[in-house]
Amino acid sequence: MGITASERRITPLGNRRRDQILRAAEAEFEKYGYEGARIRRVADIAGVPKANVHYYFDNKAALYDAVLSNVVDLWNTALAPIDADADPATVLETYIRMKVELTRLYPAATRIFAQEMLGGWQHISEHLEQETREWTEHLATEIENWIRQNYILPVDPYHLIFVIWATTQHYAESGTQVSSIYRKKRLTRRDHERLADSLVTMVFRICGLEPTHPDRNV
Amino acid sequence: MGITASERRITPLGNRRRDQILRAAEAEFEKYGYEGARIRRVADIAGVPKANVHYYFDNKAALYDAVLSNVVDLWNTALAPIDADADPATVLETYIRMKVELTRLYPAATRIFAQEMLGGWQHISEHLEQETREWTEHLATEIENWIRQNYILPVDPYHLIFVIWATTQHYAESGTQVSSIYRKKRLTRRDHERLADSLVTMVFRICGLEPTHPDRNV
DNA sequence: TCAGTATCTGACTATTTGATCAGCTTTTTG
DNA sequence: CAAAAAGCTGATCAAATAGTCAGATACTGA
Repeated sequence: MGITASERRITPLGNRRRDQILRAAEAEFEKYGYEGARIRRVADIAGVPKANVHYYFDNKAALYDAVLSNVVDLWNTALAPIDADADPATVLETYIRMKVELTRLYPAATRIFAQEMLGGWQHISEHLEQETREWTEHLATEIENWIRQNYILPVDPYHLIFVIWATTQHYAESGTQVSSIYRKKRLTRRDHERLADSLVTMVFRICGLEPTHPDRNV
Repeated sequence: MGITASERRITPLGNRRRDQILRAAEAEFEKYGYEGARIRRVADIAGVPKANVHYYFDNKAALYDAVLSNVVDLWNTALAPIDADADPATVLETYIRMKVELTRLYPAATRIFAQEMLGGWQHISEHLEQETREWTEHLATEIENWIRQNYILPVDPYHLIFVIWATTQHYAESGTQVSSIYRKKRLTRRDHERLADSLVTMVFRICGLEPTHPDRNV
């Protein structure tokens, strides 16, 4: 022996198969969660023998880590570059629309992330949880400053963030539930636009901000 | 054979043990979800042999059904009796405070319910899902009437309900996450009061309603 | 071309899990 | 108080699962 499976990502040829398995694993973990996920099914979805999965990933935990790492990267690149010096309305609207867009483009990733959060970060590594917390604290500080400067009405920053987070998350998580209420098979791009509009309007009202587009409906 | 385990609930003596096992199962399902739950652990927590669990519940699914049924009963009795003819402010405030109180008193039940919703109602029986949907539709209709009568600002009823639901749920679900942000071990009764206050204020602002207690802060 | 290396796989193992069942003990009943 | 019913349990089973491994196959560079 000597080389571990987790190091095999660096080889050029192995990357295709590795990604193939990783995508299959993402679908599997989304559908069944960590405990419910089956290596066998991951292999079947990817169209490879089961042993091939273990060739690239030492064990189930390593496979899950790899998937989660992808998700967190996605989050970081999408939500990080919001300009801190912009006005509250712009920052909040950008944040909300970005978040909704992420749930639309990567529902699987979002749901895995949500499942992990729901489970109390039982399987995530320490530094990934740390990263998540840092985003939240950063935005909360920003909101507190706005309140101090009377830019927005007083509101508990964490509760406001939770409104945004929980509501968008709720959509991503409970696709079935939502569509069963709306009597639809799938949420369309339009549904997500409406969700984003609606959320922006609600958050603006909470903060006492004027709508940037006065003609927008809820 | 002849008698199935699910019918054994009617006997007087068996009820104590059955409840004992049921409570253990609730804790187990809360912690690990359906797939991750282990009959063995349920038996251990309840302090009974594993075979005793199967004496009262035919299989894992039946045990889960029994737990979920309890939860839904809880929801029904707590949220159903809200007076339909009251004014918007009263109805909304009562609904929110009731919901928050439920997550405080029965965090395990709430989390199981949330997990099931998150999983797209994969294990819940048809009629329980139906019941859940009916609550939502009822409240949504009410909200639409208020908007038509200009009692509240226009807002998508389902999005408003989701704000309430998702935010309270979010607290119940991610106890670990919340406390890691607040740097606390557990959420106190006071935290939940603050959450309820905050939510009521936010929802009122969204709806353009005046606070019932003007001195309340967020 | 060919040796060396990376990639891949079928067959196998050890362990765990949900579930069964025969028989024991306790409670109820006529 | 005895027979019947309900309650209980240790032993055991069949199925499933994560993970291993020896060896086959494909690729690469000298």
